[in-house]
Amino acid sequence: MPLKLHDTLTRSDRAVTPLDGKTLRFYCCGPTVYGPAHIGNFRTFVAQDVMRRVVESSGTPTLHVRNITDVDDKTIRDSQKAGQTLVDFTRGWTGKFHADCAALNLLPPHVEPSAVAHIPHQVAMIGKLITSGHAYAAADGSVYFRVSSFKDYGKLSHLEDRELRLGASDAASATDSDEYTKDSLTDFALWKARKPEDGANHWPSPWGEGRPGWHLECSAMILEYLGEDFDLHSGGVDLIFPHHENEIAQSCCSTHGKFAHHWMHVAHLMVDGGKMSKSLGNLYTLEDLAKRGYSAAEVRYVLISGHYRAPLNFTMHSLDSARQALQKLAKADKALSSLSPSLPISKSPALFQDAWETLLHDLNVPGALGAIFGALNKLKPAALSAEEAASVRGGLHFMLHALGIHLPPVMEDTAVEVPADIQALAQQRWDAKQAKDWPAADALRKQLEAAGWLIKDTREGFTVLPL
RNA sequence: GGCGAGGUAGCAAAGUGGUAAUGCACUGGUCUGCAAAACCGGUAUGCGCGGGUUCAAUUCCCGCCCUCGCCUCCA
Repeated sequence: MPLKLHDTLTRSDRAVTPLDGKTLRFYCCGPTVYGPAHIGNFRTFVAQDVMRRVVESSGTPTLHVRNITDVDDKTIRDSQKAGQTLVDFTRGWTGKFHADCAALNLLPPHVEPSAVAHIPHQVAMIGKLITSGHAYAAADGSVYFRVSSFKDYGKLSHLEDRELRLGASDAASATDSDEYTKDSLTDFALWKARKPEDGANHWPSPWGEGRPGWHLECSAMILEYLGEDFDLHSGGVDLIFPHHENEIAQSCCSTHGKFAHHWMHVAHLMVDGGKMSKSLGNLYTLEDLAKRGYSAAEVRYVLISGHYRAPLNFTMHSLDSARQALQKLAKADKALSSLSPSLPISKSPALFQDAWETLLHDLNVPGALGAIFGALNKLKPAALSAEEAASVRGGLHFMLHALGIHLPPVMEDTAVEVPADIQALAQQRWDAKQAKDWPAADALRKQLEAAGWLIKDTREGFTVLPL
């Protein structure tokens, strides 16, 4: 059974099957590397990662392309502030991005093209668009796409001409001199003529020195790595308009293809019930959360715990909740592994068939997680044979792999260093217990708890754990 | 104003034309000297508000309220 996924263009759930019958080829709009990505950015990348994992788990290989946007207003501006060349500056942030992706257990894309490395491809596409009458060079050397030349413009975002113009007329009141060089307010830049503030960041073109517009890189790199037609295109909801609308216009007018055959858009992450913003100080990065003691695995769990098409509210409590949920899964896995130590590679969800089918229905991750816990709750590990335990565990790991969940060690198994004084108090309490001096034992237990340590008695003796 | 998404227990979040998964938190019990862990159980007479359709609606229809996003370069 193939994955059924909501398609933004048709507003319907459609089966995701490869055009070529073999490999699912898809493109994701990647990060602009001018600073660390925040967890809102990562919600989108994590959702795309789950999509890829589910497709691969269902037996279809993928070709995953995700770009790095390393030339735009912000990268140019901030590289200059940092006193670095654009390439050095973006290389640093790209490295940080990769490290964060690895921490979040994101599968690396098969191809990760950089915009700066594909400027000739973009120039070539502009040339085609000018030749076919879909684009024109303005007096200052900028090149614009003529929106009126593409009848399907607005189809993806479902925006009418009227709305497009209304929006554009508002923008025109801004003091951007570029606006006056365009034939129509709705036209957008393919090539931006060199400006003094660009510094050394300009490239040659038949229309003069300058740099490519933002939308064009994706179209050019998609053509290079996926061709005129490909299976699926994905990004955050905010990219529907204008970014994806413009990509469609550029690509469809410069090739004979239909561009993306399926559109997946991920809803935004909210924090404490509101939108994220720098001014509110709630724009968290993985590093911010690590400082508060939360792992990337816990962040990932929170990010997948809501359906990708619904806004998700992120709170610190949700991270605590994720920690406990992961522990619950880890403990269940541990119980199964004691019955069946070797982990068989499973290509089927076994006991978790319901969870798997839920996942195939528009990537319902929260529903699938619920089904996994439900199945585990019904399970009586003690009554299982080794074969049964192996099958259940294989199924569990099939699901965990599809969700990209990496189980943490069970907390009580984690070796912690116990300070000598704490250890001594614990020993005293043990001695009191052996002497059946309950008041003394209880007093010592309380003393240790006040110091942040918990005594856990076992058959053989006792262990001390941090609270 | 237009378009889109969403409003379900203390928090988070699924789902369905027939009477509310799941995780966290809380809580009762078993166990334990007491705890912890584990296991068994409880916690929304109700799914934004008001109408309507229906034998039956949280689920369909209409109206309204609220939140979030987009309306030219924000995942």
